[in-house]
Amino acid sequence: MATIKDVAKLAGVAVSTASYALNNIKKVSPATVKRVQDAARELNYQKNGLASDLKRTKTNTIALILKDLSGPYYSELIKGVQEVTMTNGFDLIACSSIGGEQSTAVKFLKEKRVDGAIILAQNITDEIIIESAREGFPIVVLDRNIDNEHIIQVEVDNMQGGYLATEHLIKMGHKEIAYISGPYNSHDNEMRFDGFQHALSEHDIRYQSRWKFAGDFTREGGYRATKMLIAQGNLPTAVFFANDEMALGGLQAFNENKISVPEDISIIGYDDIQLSEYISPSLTTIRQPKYEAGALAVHLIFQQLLLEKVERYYKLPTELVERKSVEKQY
Amino acid sequence: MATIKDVAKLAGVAVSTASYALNNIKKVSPATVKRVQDAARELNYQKNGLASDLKRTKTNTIALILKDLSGPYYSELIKGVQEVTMTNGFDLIACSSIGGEQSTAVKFLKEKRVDGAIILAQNITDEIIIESAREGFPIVVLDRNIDNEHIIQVEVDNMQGGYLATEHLIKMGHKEIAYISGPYNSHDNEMRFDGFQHALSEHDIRYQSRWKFAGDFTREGGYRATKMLIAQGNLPTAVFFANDEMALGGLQAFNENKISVPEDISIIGYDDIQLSEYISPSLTTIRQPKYEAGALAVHLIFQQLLLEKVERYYKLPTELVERKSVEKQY
DNA sequence: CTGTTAGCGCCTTCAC
DNA sequence: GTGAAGGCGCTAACAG
Repeated sequence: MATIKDVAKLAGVAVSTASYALNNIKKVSPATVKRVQDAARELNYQKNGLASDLKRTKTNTIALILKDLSGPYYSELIKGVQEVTMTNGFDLIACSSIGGEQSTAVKFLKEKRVDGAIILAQNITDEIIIESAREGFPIVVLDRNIDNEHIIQVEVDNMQGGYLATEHLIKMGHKEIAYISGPYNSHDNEMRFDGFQHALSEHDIRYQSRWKFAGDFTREGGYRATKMLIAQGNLPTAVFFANDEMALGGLQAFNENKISVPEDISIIGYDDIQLSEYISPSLTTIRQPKYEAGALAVHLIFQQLLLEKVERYYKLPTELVERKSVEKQY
Repeated sequence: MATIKDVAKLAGVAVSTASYALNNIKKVSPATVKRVQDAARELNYQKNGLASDLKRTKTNTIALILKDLSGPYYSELIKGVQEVTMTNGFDLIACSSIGGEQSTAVKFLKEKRVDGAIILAQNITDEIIIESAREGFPIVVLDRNIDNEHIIQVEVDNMQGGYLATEHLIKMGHKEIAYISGPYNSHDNEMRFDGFQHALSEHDIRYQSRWKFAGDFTREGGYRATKMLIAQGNLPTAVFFANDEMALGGLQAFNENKISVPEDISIIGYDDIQLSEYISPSLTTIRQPKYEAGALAVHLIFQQLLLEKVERYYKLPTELVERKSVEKQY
């Protein structure tokens, strides 16, 4: 492969001149520029990005770290990240944190292979993140709590979301509301549940622990939890599923037991996944500002790269999406 | 940030010794290794990956190029790529080709930032791919035709898949079969349709062009095409949807018109998307070996990296997945 | 076993 | 404008 040296030689100029010409630095005569460009084209020259980055100690790329590249990621969030990154003329690469210490993600974090990183992966330890955070290497973590001077947190206000969902049910006349939870180690789930309880108590409705069922954020889990709820005999008038996937499973369980939604029971989900709109009845749910979160995250990375001072903590509000799965209760 | 020089100095050894120690090259005494490691830890040393890669002219990472990181990608395929890459101790990064010549994907392809690439993106031109392909830089393209000495093609045998689907319908007694197509510029669609026609003619069934309807691989498109099919009056006994998404739309259209699947009409899809199993009736469809395609692609990259000779073209067979949406016709 | 030395390919002063 | 020289941080001969 041709290097810049070859180009310079062929063009009959010094390496530096070739470099200037190739990087359009207005220091070399148009005629020379052309000679250099022609030589480059002729040799099929491509600069070595690594060498260039090494010299400049700047990569112009930021990393988006996900647990699993093949996972059902929040595509809206990724879109936000992607668009803002591109708008700023930076490159974006996604890498996975599967494999822990050995993972690509950790490698990129530690070895200065990127100029900044956005982390949306629960399987990467706080320790590694903190270790990688250093002056001049901005890191934004999404939906996660790490208290460190160099790390910025962006999260969706899940407590407010849980509150919003529950309040909606209450306003629609429901007083007997079950909660199908996510896994117990999920911070998100906990916050949503807090919001749920909060809304109940503010409206003087006593929380009944027998109406909390353990799910795991999967369709299957929602199905099982709902089956248990049904088996238990005493049905509430509404169910708050901690995410849409589980609501889908729940819907199936209700269908199988000839319990109509929303006539017999109202249900509300959380996430506003794409499918929510298409199922029957369409699912009332809570929309998380995922696009905005992603866009904000990158924006913050750039601000820091420009050495601007930024807040270290951001909380984004959710929004109720009313569809057909909740009905007024008299 | 501390460099290897600092570590060497603190440990009281030469830079090279420090390098050997840090890379466990059995050339330096255990005692020295320990001294070096301690020094590294104390200084919080992290090697500069770029410098190391530059020197070795090897990055140990391969790129997976997708059109859009936020897109609904074939997660099985990505999983195949991911797992095999990891097993071989390489890193994997995903990058997008949005932005054409300016995209991250093109940059990584051209600037030797990775050791090999797998391309699953239709919006990147053949020209760019061919230009980037060079001795020692393996590229595998998925579901795409490029004839070039340095480029390897892996594709699913869509013709065989179309044949398989159609043959199944025929074996179940269907003779009047409609085809809801993908977009006309889709190579995949064309192949599936060829397989469809091929199966018909092999069983002496005349292809009727009035039973071909234009869809576009989306749910909405499948819905519209099916509505047209219904409106046309004369219903076939079975419909072959060129993909599952369209079949979903079609199912909805049939439901709305009180046409029961599979009692009144049988339908078969293509892709075996996750949802196919969950809808009612569950969808009989054609499974594409996506995981295998991804795994094979990486495998081929490694083979080439080891300078082994490999075939330049691979075609993977599909498989029929029988569920409930096709019924025997007497 | 350890240290010296010479680059990897590029960019950037700094003289001319 | 142009060119020579130095170095980014690291690795890999090659001597000792």
